[in-house]
Amino acid sequence: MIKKQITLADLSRMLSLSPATVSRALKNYPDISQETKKRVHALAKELNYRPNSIAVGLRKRESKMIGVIIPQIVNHYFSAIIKGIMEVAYEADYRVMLCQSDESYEKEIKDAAALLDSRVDGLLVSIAHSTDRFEHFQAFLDAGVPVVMFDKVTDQLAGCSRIIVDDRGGAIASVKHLHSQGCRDIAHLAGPQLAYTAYEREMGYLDALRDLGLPQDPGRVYRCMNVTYDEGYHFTREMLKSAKPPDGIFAITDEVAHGAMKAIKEAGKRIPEDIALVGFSNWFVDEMVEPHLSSVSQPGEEMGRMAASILLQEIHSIQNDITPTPQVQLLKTELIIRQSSVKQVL
Amino acid sequence: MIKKQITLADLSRMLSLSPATVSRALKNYPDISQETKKRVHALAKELNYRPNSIAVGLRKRESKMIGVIIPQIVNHYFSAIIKGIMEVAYEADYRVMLCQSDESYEKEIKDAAALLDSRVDGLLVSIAHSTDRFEHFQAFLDAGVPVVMFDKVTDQLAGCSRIIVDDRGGAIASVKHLHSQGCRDIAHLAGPQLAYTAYEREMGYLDALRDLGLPQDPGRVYRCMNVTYDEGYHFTREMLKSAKPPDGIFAITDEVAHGAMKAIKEAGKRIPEDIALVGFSNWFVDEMVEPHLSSVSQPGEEMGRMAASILLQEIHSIQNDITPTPQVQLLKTELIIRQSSVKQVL
DNA sequence: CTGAAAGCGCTAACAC
DNA sequence: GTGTTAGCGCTTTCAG
Repeated sequence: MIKKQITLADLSRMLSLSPATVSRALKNYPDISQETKKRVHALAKELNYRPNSIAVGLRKRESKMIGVIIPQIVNHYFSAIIKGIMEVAYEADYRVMLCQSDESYEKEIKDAAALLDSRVDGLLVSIAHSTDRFEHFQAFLDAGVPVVMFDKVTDQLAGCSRIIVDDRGGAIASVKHLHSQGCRDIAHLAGPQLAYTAYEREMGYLDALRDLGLPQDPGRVYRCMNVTYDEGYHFTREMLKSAKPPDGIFAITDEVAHGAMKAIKEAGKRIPEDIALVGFSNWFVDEMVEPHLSSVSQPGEEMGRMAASILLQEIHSIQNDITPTPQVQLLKTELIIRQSSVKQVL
Repeated sequence: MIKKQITLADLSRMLSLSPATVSRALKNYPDISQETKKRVHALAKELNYRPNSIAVGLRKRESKMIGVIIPQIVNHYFSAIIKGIMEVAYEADYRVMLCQSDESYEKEIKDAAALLDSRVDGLLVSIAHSTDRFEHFQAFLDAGVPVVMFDKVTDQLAGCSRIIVDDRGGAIASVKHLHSQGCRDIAHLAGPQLAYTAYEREMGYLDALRDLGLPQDPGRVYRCMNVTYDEGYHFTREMLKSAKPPDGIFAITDEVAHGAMKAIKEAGKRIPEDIALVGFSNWFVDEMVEPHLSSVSQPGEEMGRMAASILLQEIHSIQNDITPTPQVQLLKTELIIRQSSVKQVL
C-alpha cells in the first residue's frame, strides 16, 4: 500500500496550529515566537517531516529541476560534462533530470516534451547529429524556460546561450603541428558535417591546410557518420590499401583515432614515423596506448559547470522578470603533444 | 517574466466546457461525445496544450520519476548501467533523476533526502564505498517507495531487491586461468573491503588460491582504496621493486589493471611472460592497449535494464497494494582471455 | 504573533 | 454526456 508521508496538515493538527503557522515556523519566519518554532521543529524532526516538493513546486511554479538532453551517456567527454552539470546543480539545490537522445531527432523531441511537461526550470542540451529543426526547443523559450546549448549547438535558435570549445582552433593547431613534424599529406577522419563540432573541426583542418599552402584534397576527408572506433579503423585500413597513404592523420575524436591506430599497427606501419596521428578529446586512455596519442584537450567538466552556471543565472533572471541576454562562451582547447605525432627527435 | 503555459482551465473557458470534461476528452474517456472530443483535441493541439505533470503528480500521488544514486558517472561501467536504466525508464514513460554520490556517505544521504522530497516513485542505488549505515534508504521503504540496489549492494537493508554480477565467480575464473598459464605467485590489486563487489572479488581470489593449493599471503593483497589507475600503477611499481615480484596479477578493475600494465612496461618486464595480468570490466579500452588486456566482462547495460525493470515492477506492485517480494538477481560474468595473460602458445 | 482563505493545475467521485 | 465539488500539500496574501 502507498504509505503516507507526514504532511504539514498532520503537524498542524497535532500541534493545534494552523498549517500556515507551521509552514512559517519551519522556515524560521521572524514573526513566529521562539516557543512555537521550537515545538514545530521538534515535532517535525521527531516525525521526520519532509516537505513534499511536488506540492511546493506546484504552488511556487518552479520545480527546482533542470533538464539535460545529451546524445550519449557512455562517453567519457559527455559523462564529464554531466558531472560538471550535476555539481553546479547540486550546489544550487537543483535536481537534474537526464535524458539520452541517442543521436536521434525523434527521441530528442520526445525527451524535450517530457521535460517541458515536467516543468523543468531550465534546459541544457547538446543536440543530436540528426537534428536540423529546433521547434522542440523553441517551445521552452516560448514558455519562459531558458535553454542553454553546449558542445553540439546551433545558431538557428535565437535567444539561447551556447557553450562551445574552440574546436576550430584545436584542429588548426593539430594540423600545423603535424606539418611541423614533416607531414605533407594529412588526411582527416571527419564527422557528419551537420554536427557543429564536427563542422568546426573540419573547417579548422581546411583552414590550416590553406594557411600552410597544402592542397585541399576532398579525397583526404573520410566521413565517419557515427564517429566510432570501428569507422576510424575501417577508413584507415582503406587509406593504407591505397597506392599512396597519407603521412599524417587528424582524427575528429580520440575514439576514431584509436581505431586508426589499430589499423596502422595491424598494417605493420610505424607511428609516427610512417604515419603521425592526432586525436581530439584528450581522453585519459591516450596515455594508456603505445605510442601515447597526441590529442586536443577539451575541458568537459568545465563545460558542464559553465553551462549549468549560465542556465541557473538565466533562471534567476527570468524569475526576477528580466529577459537574460544570450551569451556565447568559447572554452579554450589545448593540443597535448605525445608520441604519436613527434617524428623528429629535436 | 514567467510566461504562462496553457492550462486545462484556459481550454475549458475557451470551449465553454468544464475542466473535468476537457480532462476526460483529452484522455478519450468513452462517455464523452465524439463532437466534444474533436473540439477539445483541436484546440489543445492548436494552443499546444501540455498537461502540467507536477499538478498531475500531486493529484495522483505519483511523480513518474525514479531516482538514481550512483557513486560516479565518469566511468564506463556505471555510465553503461545508467544507459540501461534510462532505456527501460523511457519505455515505461518514467523520468530519471540522477545523483552522483562521489563515493561519499554524506553526499549520498543528501541525495537520498532530495530524491525522497521530490517524491520519486522508486529508487535505484549503488552504494558509496564509505557507506556503512542505511537509514537514509530505509526512509524510502518506510514511505512505501521501493528501492533496488545494483552493483554495490548490501544485505543489511531488508526488503529491497539487489542486482549483482557474479564477481566472485569472475575472480575465481581469472585466478584459475592465471594458474593454468603457469603463474604460481599471484598478487591481487584489491579494493576497499567495505565495498560489496570489492569484497566478493577478493574472496574469489582467495577461494581460488585455496582451491589451487597456493598459499594465501596477505602481503600479496594490495589495497587500492580509491580503485584508480594511479593506485594500480603505484602498487605494481612497489611489487616490482621487491626481491621477488609476482608472476601474475589479478586486478579488481580494468582501470587499476591498466595502471599496473604501465608500471610493468616501464620496468622493462614483459607481459605476460614475466607477469601475466587480468582485469575486471571488459572495458573496450582493453583491446586498444598492447598487449590486449584479459578481463572479466560484466554486463553493465543489462544490469541497468534489469534493475530498472525490477524497480518498475515493484512500483506497480505497490500501487496495487501488494508488497513486492525482494529478489536477488545474479548476472553472469565471463572471463575474456586476451594477450596479457596467455603465456604458453598451446 | 497566528489564523483563515484562496489557489497552484489537475483528477475523480458523485451528481444530474 | 457533462458539470460540480472536493482535494492532492503547500504558500501567501490579508485579517486580526
